[in-house]
Amino acid sequence: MFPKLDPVLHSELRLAVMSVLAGVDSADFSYLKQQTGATSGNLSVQIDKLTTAGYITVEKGFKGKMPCTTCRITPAGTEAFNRYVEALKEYLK
Amino acid sequence: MFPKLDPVLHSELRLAVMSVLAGVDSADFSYLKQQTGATSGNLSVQIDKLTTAGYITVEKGFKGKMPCTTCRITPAGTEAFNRYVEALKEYLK
DNA sequence: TTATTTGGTTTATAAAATAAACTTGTTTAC
DNA sequence: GTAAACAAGTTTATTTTATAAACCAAATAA
Repeated sequence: MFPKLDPVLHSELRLAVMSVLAGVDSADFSYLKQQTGATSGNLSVQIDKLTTAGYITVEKGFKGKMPCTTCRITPAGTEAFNRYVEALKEYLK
Repeated sequence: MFPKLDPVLHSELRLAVMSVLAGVDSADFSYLKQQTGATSGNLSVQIDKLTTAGYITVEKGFKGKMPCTTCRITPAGTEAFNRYVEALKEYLK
């Protein structure tokens, strides 16, 4: 039987965000936007969902005088991402 | 940059259906339902979408006296499935 | 100083997934 | 023979999602 896919991760943009965050220590909003090609609004919403799920943390600060939102993947996020990858493999083989 | 994921395939149930069909010559409705654990209604709708996309064909006949809907993956479906797998890899690595 | 840009958030709309209800015909139990 | 239960789906309605559009505040550039 096919395993259930985590609905928080089974989303193109959220998955892309997690993919970026899995490979770096942290990434700010602008960097994520550039890497994913998403619009600001969409990215903002999806970051909220990942935060609510406990998969990332968001830290709001300033870079110089400009606001800067920094995102990091959490251990729970890493684990969920790995589980998602394993689950997907069942569908792709 | 992350490649766009085919929205027809980026759906848990449709992907499961395609995954089953990729491994067999044909599968009827009941078999797909059993393999995927989906409800009839959901399966019916998703089969329609895969058909509309040209990824599968549907043949309606009878097994004995009972109606029987047989599904098969098309070459376009196989190709789309393979492309989807390749695209996903960019997200998972 | 008045545009323009940066860095976002909020709200509205469109599309999807899913579930619930229904249909058509078949078998089973009385 | 007929009423009840079942099989194989379809249709319709509801809930979620994803996405886009509109907006806002502060900073920088003209």
